[in-house]
Amino acid sequence: MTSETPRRRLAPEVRRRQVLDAAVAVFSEEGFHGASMEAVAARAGVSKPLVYAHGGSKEELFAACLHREADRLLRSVQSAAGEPGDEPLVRLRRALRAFFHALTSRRDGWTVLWRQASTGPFAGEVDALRRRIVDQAADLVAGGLGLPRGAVVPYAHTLVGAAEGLAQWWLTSDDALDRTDPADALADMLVGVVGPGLAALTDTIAPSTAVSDQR
Amino acid sequence: MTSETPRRRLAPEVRRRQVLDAAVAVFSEEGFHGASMEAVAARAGVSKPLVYAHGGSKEELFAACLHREADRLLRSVQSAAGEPGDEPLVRLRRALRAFFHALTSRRDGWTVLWRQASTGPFAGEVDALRRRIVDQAADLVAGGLGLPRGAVVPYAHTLVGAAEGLAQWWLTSDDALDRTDPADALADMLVGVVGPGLAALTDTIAPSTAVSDQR
DNA sequence: ACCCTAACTACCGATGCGTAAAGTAGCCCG
DNA sequence: CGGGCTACTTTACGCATCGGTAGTTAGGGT
Repeated sequence: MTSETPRRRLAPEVRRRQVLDAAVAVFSEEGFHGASMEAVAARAGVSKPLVYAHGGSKEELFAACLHREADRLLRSVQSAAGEPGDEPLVRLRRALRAFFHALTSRRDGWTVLWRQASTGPFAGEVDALRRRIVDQAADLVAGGLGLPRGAVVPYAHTLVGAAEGLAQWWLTSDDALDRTDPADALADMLVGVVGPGLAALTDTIAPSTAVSDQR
Repeated sequence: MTSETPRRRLAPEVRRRQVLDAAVAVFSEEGFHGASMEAVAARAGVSKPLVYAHGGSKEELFAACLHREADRLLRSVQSAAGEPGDEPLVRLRRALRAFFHALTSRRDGWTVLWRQASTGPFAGEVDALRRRIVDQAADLVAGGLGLPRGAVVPYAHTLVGAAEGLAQWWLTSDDALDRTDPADALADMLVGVVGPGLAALTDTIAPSTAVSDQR
């Protein structure tokens, strides 16, 4: 606490980034209600009014954190999935790998998104984000198996939930994976568990539904 | 609002139950911070001091809700799983069926448990509950496949996450299942997805681990 | 040296937990 | 049927926390 930073003037853009980073950190630790604007200010090494100047109200600030992290996550997963022409299970594995990689490299962003935001005034926004991810998964599965999109939606939810569960284990347990790339290992585990079941899905539900029924 | 309940005297035990029911309802709708003690009192048709008399402080009240719902859920899943001697996949399917049934029949209890409590001062307690459920799943999987318990823990997390994801879809989407028993259908779907993968697990990780290494 | 504006200190008002005090009425018992 | 024990209500308030802002200070480019 000897660092009596003597009040530096910074460009608005830089300050805004600082404040947002601090907000993500604090929100991820304390939650939306638990975090105080003063805590955010302290974490950013800055005074409270400055947080208001750059982040707006508390809700606006939280929403900004949410959107930034959500965009990051979605973009990386989406770009990793690659072109629709590729092998389905390969695409799925790549997407999962990107997902786990994003989580591990940005832990607190993940926490803000899925744990803290699920309650309160942002449940709707988080559900929307989750829906976008589930939609990606549904596209992947439907495209890979040649099944109607509507029929695979519950399975997409299952898949995303499974990824969340595995991620939770990975982020909270202190067990180590004996692989050089943890995200790789996690993606392999998940594909190993759900891969066969998904592949067998064609026989399970295809007979009862028209394949051409694209929603 | 014409129901001017004319002030009934009740046994403490009954009142306590009333207050707890109201608390679960309000907490599930508004979250821990969003709910006010006065709202709980109003929902129970009772005055605020009485809520304090029977429920203690807000945190104690919430914790009581948490524990009651958690115990209910765990007990029903545990008893449904049945004896270790039975067929592994059958046990798993029974447990999942009980899980989904508990969710559907006690929606707000579920909401309190998993959505509202995951943040704030109760994250630890919810993690403990989740761990107990994961432990049950791990026992089921390890026992069924004859694998060391330590090796299946991540897969148990995956399984529980998958169940959560499917449950979320079932509780939020308005799609209907064309089965007489939704819990049955959900359990079937989940077993269909993860069953083959779990069964194949023996070949995947058994060679690299001693089977007798029970933790 | 000047002035714009980033940044700070200090404060207000609202909200909500928790409780105290005083009165009212249900229900058991004689 | 009547009296009293006590569960319950009403009302009011203390107190802490925290979101948000008004007025002041000082950094640094020109």
